[in-house]
Amino acid sequence: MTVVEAGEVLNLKVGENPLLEDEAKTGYVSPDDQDGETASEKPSGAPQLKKGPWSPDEDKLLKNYVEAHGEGKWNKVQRNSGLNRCGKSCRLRWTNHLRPDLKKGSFDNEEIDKILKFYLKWGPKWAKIASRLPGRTDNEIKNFWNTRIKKTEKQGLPIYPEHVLSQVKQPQQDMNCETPGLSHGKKRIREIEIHDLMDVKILFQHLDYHKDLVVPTKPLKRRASIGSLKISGETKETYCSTDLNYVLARSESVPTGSAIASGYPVELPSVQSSSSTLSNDWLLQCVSASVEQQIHSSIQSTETISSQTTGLLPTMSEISFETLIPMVYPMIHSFGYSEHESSPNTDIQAANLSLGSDDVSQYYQVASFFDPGVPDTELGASFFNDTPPETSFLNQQKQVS
DNA sequence: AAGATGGACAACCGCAGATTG
DNA sequence: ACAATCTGCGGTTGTCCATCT
Repeated sequence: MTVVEAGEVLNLKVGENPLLEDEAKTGYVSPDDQDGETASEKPSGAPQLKKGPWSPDEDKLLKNYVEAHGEGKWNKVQRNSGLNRCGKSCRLRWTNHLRPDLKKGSFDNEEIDKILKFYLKWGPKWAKIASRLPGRTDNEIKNFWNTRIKKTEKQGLPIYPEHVLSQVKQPQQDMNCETPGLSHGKKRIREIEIHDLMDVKILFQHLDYHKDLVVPTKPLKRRASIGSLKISGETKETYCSTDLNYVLARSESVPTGSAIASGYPVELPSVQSSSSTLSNDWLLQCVSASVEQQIHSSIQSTETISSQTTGLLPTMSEISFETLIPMVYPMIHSFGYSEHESSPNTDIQAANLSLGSDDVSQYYQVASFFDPGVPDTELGASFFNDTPPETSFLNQQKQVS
């Protein structure tokens, strides 16, 4: 990829730095300029990084840089763009102000209700709450909340209106909900909340082995982020399969997000990004088909693989999440780059699968084998609180189908 | 009119998890 | 395996501006 410096975009000459001029104008000097930065951000002898309000010129530089290079690698922004800001500051500015999908203006009633509802359930998980309010930032919501608290306290009003309280029930004990008791500090895990998926219908495939269903499987290290993808002009929610730590499988040795191919457990690649981060590295490692093509091919590939390699016809059915908790594995979205470590053999893939379709080959060239010897992670154990899930409905579901 | 107060918003900081070399 | 670095989160503080006294 060609690196284009933002300075070039603005056609600046060496030595001309509008930011320094701007700094002189604002006169802003942070009280802790002397010791506020890490060594990596402020090497000795390097010019001091600017703090305080951003100028339009700085915004322009940052915007140009992100448009050219994508989000992420924020520390490189400072090094390559001519911006005299630390990476953290750049990320914050982009996330909270420059992102194109930001929703400006005050919160409407629906948003306020959501904030109240989610705060009731999760507490001050601002990022998590923000992820449920498209176009809103955690900082925005946090500010709103703090202001509201002050205001209601002062006026002696209840924080939560009655209609919000009546809507919120006790958190369900589903396996994918983070509950306060399971929270371990500041783990940055974007988790799928099953209740948010209740209305989502997915095309679900399971491999019908005519055997007892066994859950759970070993949780993977990888976690999911929820996001949206444009499919045929329609925005749909998608998610990473590995966040759902259960999979319909015939053996405990088959990990989450896996299928059986050629008699071996195969970990399928899965989506790990949201629309806002489609430029992240992982996606760049994907095959170069469009997202839409990948999804359609992925649907085909799951059918092909299971029927050709197991000799059993897969069962495709449209089932709601409500029914599927927690055994779903949304293969419909399984594409991307498998990053699982401890893969003893990464060369098998498409060749052994003898797939005719180029599309399928594309996807499974990046699939890797799962090593069943990988021990359960601490994360996985704490995630489930060592409590086995409710599985009786699995049999019910089986009878239905 | 001037100072005080408070709300809204922006930005920074420390910490910790994730990633990279 | 380990250290260094990057990234994201939540708490806190700073700034601006409108309103009040």
